Amino acid sequence: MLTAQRHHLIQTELAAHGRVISGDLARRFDLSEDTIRRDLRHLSKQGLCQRVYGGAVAPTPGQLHKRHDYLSEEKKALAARAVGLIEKGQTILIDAGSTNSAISRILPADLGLTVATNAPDIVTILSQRSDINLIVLGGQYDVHTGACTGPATEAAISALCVDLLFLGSCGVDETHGMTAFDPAEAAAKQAMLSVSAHVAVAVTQDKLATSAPYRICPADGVHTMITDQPAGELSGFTQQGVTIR
Amino acid sequence: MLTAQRHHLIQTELAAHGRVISGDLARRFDLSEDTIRRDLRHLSKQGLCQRVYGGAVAPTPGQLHKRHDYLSEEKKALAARAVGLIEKGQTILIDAGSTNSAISRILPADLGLTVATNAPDIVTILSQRSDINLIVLGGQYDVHTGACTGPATEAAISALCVDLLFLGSCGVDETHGMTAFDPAEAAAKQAMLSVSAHVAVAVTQDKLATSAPYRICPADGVHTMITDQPAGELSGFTQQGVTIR
DNA sequence: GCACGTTTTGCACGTTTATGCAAGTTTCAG
DNA sequence: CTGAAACTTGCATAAACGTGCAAAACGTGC
Repeated sequence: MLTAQRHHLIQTELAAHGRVISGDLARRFDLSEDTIRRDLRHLSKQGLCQRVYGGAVAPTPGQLHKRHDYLSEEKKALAARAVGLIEKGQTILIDAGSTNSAISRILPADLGLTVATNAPDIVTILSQRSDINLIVLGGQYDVHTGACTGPATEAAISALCVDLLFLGSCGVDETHGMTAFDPAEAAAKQAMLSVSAHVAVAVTQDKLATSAPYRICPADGVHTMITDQPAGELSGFTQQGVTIR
Repeated sequence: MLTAQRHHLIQTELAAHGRVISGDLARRFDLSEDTIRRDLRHLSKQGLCQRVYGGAVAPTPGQLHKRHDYLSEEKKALAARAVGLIEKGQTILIDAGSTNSAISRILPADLGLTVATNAPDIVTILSQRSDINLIVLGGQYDVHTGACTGPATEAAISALCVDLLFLGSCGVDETHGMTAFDPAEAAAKQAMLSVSAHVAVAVTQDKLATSAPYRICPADGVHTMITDQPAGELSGFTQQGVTIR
């Protein structure tokens, strides 16, 4: 069992149940609790979980907002570069995720944009904007991802015709492509891909070279990747036709 | 059961009921009351509740839900009476409107409720509640009504089977029935009516005996009306089969 | 092969936290 | 005023925690 693999499994468990317990994980992986605690410490340092006595809990979307305000200069920088892709009069689809929330906060004004999203927190952000035509994608709300998923969401997505998609990422890997922690989430993202002319994904480097259980699309399904990783280590993506920005 | 998780559940209970009882919580979590009291002490130290003899109550209005303050006392009173209609395990549809926002804030906890709404602000309120199965009804967001409307919304509504509908009101009149200011809004409300077994509407008296351009349904389309108007002046409604509460 | 540095893991130690119980105090209702 | 229930405080115990250290595994360069 590789350490990185274990980290992903813990993240999956967090996404599914909202909490993990150190003792349970130690038994499951047949390791000492000390090692599990080290894992949780590592994940919490990246904001991927919140340590509590006895284990850890998943950060709520509300706490992710706080991360935007206080911690993630990188995400703001990513968002600033990402909005450069937007052109006048486009229809844009924004997936859930803290980086995409950051993008939605700084959408340029008066471009006659139509924006669709399945993330209620992005709806809240954009509902203040009278210059944006806002389409809400409904469905079953999932408290862990902060997104709407399910058949209703997929049906609503398939009714759209989108110029530019900002995909939310869970894992990005050269060989596995884009992956998600949840099957319903993966299905919704696939529906988004199928109606979008251009696919962009903004990822912080901690999500690069990681993968989750459920496959969304191969790496060449993404047209543009915005990241803070030095370009030299991304040759595997560029060879597959992905533009790095 | 992690301690932090328990704290979160107590907060949820407080947000829903406005109060918790030490003995009940001790039984529910199978812990001593001492531990519960320590939890409440911890929460109150952070201003998340106010301890009282026997348990705790939600913090004095001013810290937790600022918008709740802007709501008039009448609307809060209406909401308190409206939630009395709710029964365990029901599927509830909540229309947009400030009175309905007030209702959503005080939905009782742990009744296994499924709640659907087309109002993003109500989604935001309920997205904190892990005890509620939340369905988001998407569509075209309208900044004036704060609701989603349009064909997509109506399609999503028609896929539901609802026990109890809290209809948002624009105008209520004995002869004209329920009316709306916007044709798309009226169509969405009609879709809601057609899938709901029981229709309730909470109205402040300033909306009584007024009407708007677009017709939703006649007065007898409403089963229960919650209002602060003296019952004597509502005989026109009761004669049409409307229960006044 | 061998020396070196890094990473991972488990263990021992002392510290902190959560919990229940006992004893004394306060609060509430009648 | 009085009894019961709720509360506070202090204490004991077990579990969880952090830290430092050492052994093992791994890659790297010679």
